[in-house]
Amino acid sequence: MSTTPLRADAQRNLERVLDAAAGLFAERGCDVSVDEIARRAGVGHATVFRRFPTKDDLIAAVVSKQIHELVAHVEAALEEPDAGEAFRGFVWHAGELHARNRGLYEGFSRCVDLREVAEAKAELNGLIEQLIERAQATGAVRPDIAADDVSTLVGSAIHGAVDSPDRELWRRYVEVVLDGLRPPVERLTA
Amino acid sequence: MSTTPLRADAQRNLERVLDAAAGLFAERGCDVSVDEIARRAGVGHATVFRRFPTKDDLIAAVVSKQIHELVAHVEAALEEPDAGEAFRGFVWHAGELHARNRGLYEGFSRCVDLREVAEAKAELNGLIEQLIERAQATGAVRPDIAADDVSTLVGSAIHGAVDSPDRELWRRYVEVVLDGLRPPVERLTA
DNA sequence: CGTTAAGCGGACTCTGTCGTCCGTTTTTTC
DNA sequence: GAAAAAACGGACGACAGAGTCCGCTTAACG
Repeated sequence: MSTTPLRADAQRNLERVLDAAAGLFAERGCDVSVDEIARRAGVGHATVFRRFPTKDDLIAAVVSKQIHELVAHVEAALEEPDAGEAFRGFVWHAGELHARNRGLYEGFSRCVDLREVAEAKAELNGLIEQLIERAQATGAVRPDIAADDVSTLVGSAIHGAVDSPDRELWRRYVEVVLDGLRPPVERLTA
Repeated sequence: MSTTPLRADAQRNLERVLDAAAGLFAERGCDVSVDEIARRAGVGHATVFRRFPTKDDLIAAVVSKQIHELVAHVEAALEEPDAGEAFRGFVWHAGELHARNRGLYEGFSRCVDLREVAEAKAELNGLIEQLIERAQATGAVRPDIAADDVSTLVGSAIHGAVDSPDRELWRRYVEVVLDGLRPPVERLTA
């Protein structure tokens, strides 16, 4: 676990690789080749493999970092007094993230069982669970769903919109999902 | 367009290939190799390529066939008197299809612009559009969505559930989407 | 500075998959 | 049942991407 600190150039290259990978994954998904990532980072691809023994390890590093940024956001949402608004605000934020980053959904589902991602996921899920339970307690969210369901539904709905020429389509989809997540109501029209 | 009829053995092999492909795509998605399809069909893989110059052509054939089966179902739904029920019944049917066939969503989005699939899609969409407009007229479905949106939302929601150990998870997701597709209502709780 | 160890990257291997070629087999037809 | 045409499938080619090796370079430290 305790690694000797990296040499200065190695540290710099590591950051470049991480940046290049994050950028390319966001733009084009996880199927970009390691060669291309290395090229954008300005290093040889062997340098990438020196830090990340496997391409999946690189994906996991990028994804788990992004999940951790989300964690901070849920923590903030948990402070908001209105539980329903907090929940929906978070969903919109997560949606925005997915919409600007097609690699997130892809990379996440590809690497869920790598330790790094699994841990980040567990941490995030615990917090989302709180957010949801709070919203469910006030009747703002239907009682039969859990954190996983929300992540998956939002992620995949947006993933479906990602190839559309309409850059804002995903927002309509998030609206639909969000409405669907409210408790079902009695209606006059069947 | 007018091809001379196939020799008896060729016709038989063609059907075997189509069956094997449909089966494997349904079970494991479109990434199964042509070799494996050929093996299951009991032919050499050159035989596959003789009928389908490209793997995508094979996928398109399988997918467009399945879309055509759906078309029949929408036509039936258009007969049903209750527009809302007809719409929801169709969505459940399509959901069932996607849930039992992971290749459908994948193959469809992969080959949308191959003539065969594009045509089938256009035909299906026209009918779904009618189904939706009818349902929208009675207030059973929100007015701001179209046929494409429904297909995509249902397809991707289920796609998100497909890797879960819970075989029935997709039903909960379809419920959520279906609820979200109803017209938004005024609520007491924000 | 000079030594040393960490780091570098081009060239290489390996694997898997799509797609083609061509000598052989099977169907059809007369 | 023999000749012609159609179909077959194993062997082959091509390519792309992941991951390794090793001789050269460069940062770190006394």
